[in-house]
Amino acid sequence: MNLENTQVQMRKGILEYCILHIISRGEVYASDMLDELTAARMIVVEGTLYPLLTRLKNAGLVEYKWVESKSGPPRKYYTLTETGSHFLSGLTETWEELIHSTNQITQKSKTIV
Amino acid sequence: MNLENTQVQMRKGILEYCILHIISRGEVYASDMLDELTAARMIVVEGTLYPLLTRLKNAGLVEYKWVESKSGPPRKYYTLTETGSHFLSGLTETWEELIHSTNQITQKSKTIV
DNA sequence: AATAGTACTTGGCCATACATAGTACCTTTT
DNA sequence: AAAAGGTACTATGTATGGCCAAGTACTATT
Repeated sequence: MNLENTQVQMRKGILEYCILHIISRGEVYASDMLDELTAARMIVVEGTLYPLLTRLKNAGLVEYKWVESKSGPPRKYYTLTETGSHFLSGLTETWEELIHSTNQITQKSKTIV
Repeated sequence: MNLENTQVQMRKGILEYCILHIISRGEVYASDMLDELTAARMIVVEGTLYPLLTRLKNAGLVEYKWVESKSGPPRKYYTLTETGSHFLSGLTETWEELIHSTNQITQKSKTIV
């Protein structure tokens, strides 16, 4: 049980939330997402992102279309489906509740200690 | 892939952070923790909490002493170790960074949409 | 002695993040 | 045209943690 490991655990689920958010803003492909996540200092690697996108696709939350590229193989450009949009709303609520609950616990600490 | 499942995933790691916080405020046993988590609307069940406490103990982050009860079997009262205290500091930093990263991504959405 | 309640334990299941290796396609170089 | 390098996506196996469910052990009540 080390810090690094716990950091990974903390990211679980949240990553899915962030990806859906990024896709909700318009058509993007995997490298775009990686760039944006990296810019926000959320470290993610290919081996995590691609399987996640496949899961989202299979669950009907996102869909993609192939678009040819000028500098390499074609790319999958993702968009949110209707279902995905609703799912994202639910996730947003969950996330905010989780933040609130955590704050309630951790800030209670500060007032007493 | 349903909401409930993702909620579970989001809780991962965060729960550990909350538990350490609660223990950092003074001696408590499992039921105390459950009460406090429930009060903060963070739903946790025994089968999650007890194994987590065992992991924390094995990792040397917490320690406990047996205290007899007037209404049932003896209880394990937990306290944070020196190591646990440092670990909690690290986790706090990680948590705040994670919040910050997530905000950066989700709030960017709001300004554009 | 039997019952009910409290506290803790254990084994198995599932989903996700990650590491790693691999496939496929395109462009550039020679 | 063949080779080399880069980009984009795929597939497999591992580890971890939350949860369910059943079980153990102790105490107090009836």
